[in-house]
Amino acid sequence: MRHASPQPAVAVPPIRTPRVGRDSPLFVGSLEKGLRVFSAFDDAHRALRLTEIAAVTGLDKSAAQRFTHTLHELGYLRKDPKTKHYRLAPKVLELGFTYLRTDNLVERATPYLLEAHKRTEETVNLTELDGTDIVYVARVPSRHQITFDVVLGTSLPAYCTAPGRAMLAFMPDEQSRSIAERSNRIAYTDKTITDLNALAAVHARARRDGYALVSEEFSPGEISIAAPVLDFARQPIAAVNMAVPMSRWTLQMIERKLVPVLMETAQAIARSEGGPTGLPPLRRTRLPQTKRAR
Amino acid sequence: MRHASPQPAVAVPPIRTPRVGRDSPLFVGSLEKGLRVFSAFDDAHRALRLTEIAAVTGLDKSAAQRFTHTLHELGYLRKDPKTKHYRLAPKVLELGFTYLRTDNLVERATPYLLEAHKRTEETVNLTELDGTDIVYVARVPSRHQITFDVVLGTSLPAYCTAPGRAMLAFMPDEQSRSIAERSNRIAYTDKTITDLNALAAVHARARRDGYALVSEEFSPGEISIAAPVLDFARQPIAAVNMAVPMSRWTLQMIERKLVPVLMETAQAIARSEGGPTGLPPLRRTRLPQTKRAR
DNA sequence: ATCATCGTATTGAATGACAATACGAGATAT
DNA sequence: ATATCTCGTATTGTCATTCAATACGATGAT
Repeated sequence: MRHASPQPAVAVPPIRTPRVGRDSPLFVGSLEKGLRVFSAFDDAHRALRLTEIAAVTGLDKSAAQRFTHTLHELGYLRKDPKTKHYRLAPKVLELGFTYLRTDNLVERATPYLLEAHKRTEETVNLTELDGTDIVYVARVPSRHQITFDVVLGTSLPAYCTAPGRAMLAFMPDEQSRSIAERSNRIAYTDKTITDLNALAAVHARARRDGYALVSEEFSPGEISIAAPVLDFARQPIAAVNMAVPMSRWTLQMIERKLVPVLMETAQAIARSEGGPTGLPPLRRTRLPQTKRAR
Repeated sequence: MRHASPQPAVAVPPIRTPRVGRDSPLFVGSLEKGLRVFSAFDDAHRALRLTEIAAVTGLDKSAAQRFTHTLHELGYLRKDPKTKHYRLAPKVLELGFTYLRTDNLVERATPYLLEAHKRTEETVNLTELDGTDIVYVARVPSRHQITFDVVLGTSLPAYCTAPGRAMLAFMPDEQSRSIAERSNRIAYTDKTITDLNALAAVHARARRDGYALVSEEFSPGEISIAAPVLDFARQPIAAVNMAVPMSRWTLQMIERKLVPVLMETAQAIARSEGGPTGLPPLRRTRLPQTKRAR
């Protein structure tokens, strides 16, 4: 609201604004709006015209024009000169994949995930927590699945997925409860647990067992198991996960054949930890204060 | 240069600036600077402090502070409260992987890549062109390689890699020459071709053969072959690629066993094209002009 | 043929980004 | 133990940059 409505004659006492987070003078709104353009694209909206981007992002036409122009200029957007459609350019891959390359956990975990895959012939995933969601950060696909799905980078709700539950179970109650509360607890299937107390109960169970088992709470016909990767302070930093179809696996088979591998893998990854917080050896080089900008 | 030096007394005739591209009033510098922060992170710099980010990105301390604050607030950066180190957050994966999900080519090509992998037992890649670079957008890894490397999203120079050469060979001479000229033509090995005319010659050869073969021009001991995926106008839009170690393969074996599969795959992908430009069926829904912003 | 909506370009205005600065904490050197 | 340095954080006045309204021509639907 740039051109605001005229101020009322009576001086409105200035509300004590927090001046933190998004209201901080440090927050650059232009960056946020520009990044919002990326999120306008998804499976259903692969090619968007200017007006569509404006509508989806909630920006007005002018703003959408400026941000698409900028992203196009930087090579993050392609533009069909004929149809005027914007699409994401391959360059955005750089953004996502540098994460995988800079995440020590992925690096350390990969050999163990491969080992687990060899022993079980099933898909093995590594997930991390991002707010109330889990994110798949590594995956060794099974040969059973013919489709070469791109699940890496996918976010799923933590409260109703095995990896999420494994991590929530092993963190302080207040913290897991907070995440559960903030989650948009939809009943994806009729087995989905959405009640906070019921969730606390299954967390306790998972904590006792050392792993979480989630049966058909997110996708029907699928059983998913996960074990947390704990850091030196016994805080969950990730989860190892295997999801199998009920057509090929029974609960008993899973417990006998899969769970031991799962838990060994998670523990092996945890033991491979480098420093206390998993941080790499740091270069403590003093740098000259830069004066120039732009 | 925000606080510019005082204007000289004599009126300097305003230079007729282009007012296009980055100089356009439509270009939002804040967005560009914010994105520059992402590029500060790579394999060698996984955790960065504020000052380091400032130094790497060329921003001053204040700017770095504002952009890191913003990205942190948006969830794209993690911050270690102790060491004050910033790292990329899993959320950046969303950015990269939506590309893979919105790229029709990847979707269409995947089954053919899998088929090619089955027939050869070797790694099969799909790459696209991004400026003077090729970018790996899909990959079916061989079982030979134990390391589960994350090559997806990786950029390599087009001029000295098989996929790049396959694409350059099949585009108009002027265009491929322009790309070659703009490329930073380093001799990665002593076999690397960097001369423009020599490159034109190998392009002609590849055009005649229907595929490109590059032997040890980028990495020693490796032979890489690639065939272009042509669109309806016979313009290259991607390349199918297989790279094999010389320890296991000879030129003759490659030509007999790999090349036929390679070319069939590339052609099959090309034939699977949907629309003329590969664009999906579009929804031509009129949208109400949005007035609000922010 | 008429109308609607699109994308593009321009421009004056003022706000939000900017950069300098100040301060306290922590680390290092003396 | 003290001084010194660099770091990260917070604040503030200033103005350049972003902003949003608007105008125009092209395109396509009715």
